[in-house]
Amino acid sequence: MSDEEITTRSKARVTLHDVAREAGVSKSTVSRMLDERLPSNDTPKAQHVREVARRLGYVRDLSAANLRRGSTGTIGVIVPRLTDTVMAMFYEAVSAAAAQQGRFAIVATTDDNPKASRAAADALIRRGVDGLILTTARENDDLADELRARGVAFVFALRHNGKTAASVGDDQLGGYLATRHLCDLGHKRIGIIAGPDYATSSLGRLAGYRQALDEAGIPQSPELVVPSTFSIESGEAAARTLLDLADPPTAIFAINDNTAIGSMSAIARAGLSVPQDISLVGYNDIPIVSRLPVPLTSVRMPFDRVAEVALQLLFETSESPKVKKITPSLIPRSSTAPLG
Amino acid sequence: MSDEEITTRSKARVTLHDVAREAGVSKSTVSRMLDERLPSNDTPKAQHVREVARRLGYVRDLSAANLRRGSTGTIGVIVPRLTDTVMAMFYEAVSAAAAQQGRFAIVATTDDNPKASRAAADALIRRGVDGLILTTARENDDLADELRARGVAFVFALRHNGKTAASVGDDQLGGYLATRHLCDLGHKRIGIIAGPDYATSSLGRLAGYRQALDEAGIPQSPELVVPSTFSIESGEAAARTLLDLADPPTAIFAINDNTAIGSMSAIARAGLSVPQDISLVGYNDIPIVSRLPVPLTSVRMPFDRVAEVALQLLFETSESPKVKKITPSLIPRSSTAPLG
DNA sequence: AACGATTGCGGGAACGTTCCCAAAAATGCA
DNA sequence: TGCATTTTTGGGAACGTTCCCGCAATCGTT
Repeated sequence: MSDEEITTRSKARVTLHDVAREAGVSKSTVSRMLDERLPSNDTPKAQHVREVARRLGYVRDLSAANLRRGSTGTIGVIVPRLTDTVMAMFYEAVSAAAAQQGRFAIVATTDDNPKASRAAADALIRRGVDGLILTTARENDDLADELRARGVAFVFALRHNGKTAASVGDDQLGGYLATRHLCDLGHKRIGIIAGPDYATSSLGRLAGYRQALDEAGIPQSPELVVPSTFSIESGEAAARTLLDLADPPTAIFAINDNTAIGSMSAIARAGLSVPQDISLVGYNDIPIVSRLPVPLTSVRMPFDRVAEVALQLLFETSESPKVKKITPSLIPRSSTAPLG
Repeated sequence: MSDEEITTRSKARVTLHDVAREAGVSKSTVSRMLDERLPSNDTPKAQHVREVARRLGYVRDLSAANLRRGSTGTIGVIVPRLTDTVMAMFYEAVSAAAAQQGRFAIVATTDDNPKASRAAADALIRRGVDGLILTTARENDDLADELRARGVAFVFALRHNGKTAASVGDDQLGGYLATRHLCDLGHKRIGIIAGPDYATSSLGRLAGYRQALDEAGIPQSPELVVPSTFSIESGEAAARTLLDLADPPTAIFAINDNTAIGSMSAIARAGLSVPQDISLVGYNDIPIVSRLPVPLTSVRMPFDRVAEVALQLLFETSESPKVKKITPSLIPRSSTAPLG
């Protein structure tokens, strides 16, 4: 009776030792049979041990295993915020890619604050991550140097700083595709809502925009390039600036979907409509934009690939720091129409 | 020279032992001086030890500490998906609340699949979480029982199953506030886009809707209640159903912001406009809805509070499982107008 | 059948921390 | 000052795992 009590109620861990005793082998053997890193072993004995472990409800104590192995199988991801759907998509992609490798991804946010970036990195390092994926690269930030000095493995993603390994989208190509699409529709005055200049993603897309205009023989007008902070509000403000020009654009390329959504507000408030009066292209193709009253033409980033490549770069031995660019594609929808 | 090499380059961990040797005390003492759980100790010796630890760049090995302490200071959160901004907001809130307590939150997603729920719980338990926060409660799901049987601490949040401790919004009140607002504006035919019936949040909001109608003396019409799956698409379909009625509603209460956004599409496609033809209320007040061309009236959930309470419930010793309800508030914007 | 090579297994020492316990030092009180 | 009491300290045993190493058993070859 009290034995039963103990057996059922006691939350005492089932350890390797218990399994070993029950299976009539040594704990070393059990450890080996249960080691997922070793080539799979299907001898009768191994099956028996696994069966006993299952029956007893054994789960490896990760703290103990990590302590001994010297690695945690955890990778840390740092993003500005998860309420930015782009970042949520990216983190989910990293999480899935990590799971594929038997690793686990954990995340910390910085709210775009470089100081919080350090705090986030610290928190993740204290958790013993095997590597860090950073989406918060800034032009003049020495976080990368600090991490290198501390001997922490890391890689940039989505944005980069030009110096260290990174997995990014091909922003120039994306910017080119978006702008080229507008050119092909006959637009000649094409505005761009650029991003903050600390983000390489923004600069790349701007370069793609310029490239497409050059190729189409359209002269560049500085007043058609308006900066933003990636946010909906700043997109709305930027669009308003464009619409208020003496010679306003007939098409706008917004640096991301948020600023495109902001632009939609500004356009609606100006009494204009998309795409009749203004064609609009976004970037990232977050789920919501295909469901808006006017579905948005957007450039899709394959975040799965970006995540995979980031992970690959992170654990690759090669010393040469590379920037790998993933190819985006344009998804045309109803927000763009021929100039009429 | 080679010494210097070793000092600078060697990635060898700085351990308690190193700090102890350098500070001229025993490792036990260092351990104690650095134990954040003990009442803070500001004796000169303690300060000296901490200074030495800082100088040497000591960081506690969490695996070792957790192994010995028998707890990881980690809490697991299970959400359907992070690309749902509501869930992202909630997770960020949990993460912040946990940080306040010196804990760390990790997350796993289920894509609303009960089987994936188990997998997610398993993954988090294997990571050694001290407790679990579940946002995926379903009416007839025995995950809760399994967890209890395994002796895992857990609590529901945002949704509940009526049986176990939960931190939720007061959905009935929220539904009441939304509907009451529409009644106050003179609307008599008020449609509701309900949620899936496995989600208590949806049922509560529906009850609030009914309560408000009763109070206003408006008879209930079954055809004005249309279900959805919380998604934008399903919201759009549900709104279309409502608009196609012989006697369509003049106002719609959408169970969440996503379905409200879907409704906006449907309304626009029907050649109608918000709020002139149809008033629309959403739920959760995700950031985007205040920035739409027509800013959406929505019910705001204080996720910070929900997260705090969930954490509190999780580690509270009291045996009586409670459901704590957090009070929401209505944020009126431009998507609702007097019937005219 | 004998021998070296390979494979499988168990004992036991790590991994870096916390925490128990006994001993030492500091404090209070007469 | 001397003794009892409290506080602080250091030694060492855990925590549960992995992995090195030596030994036995099996295999393949001549």
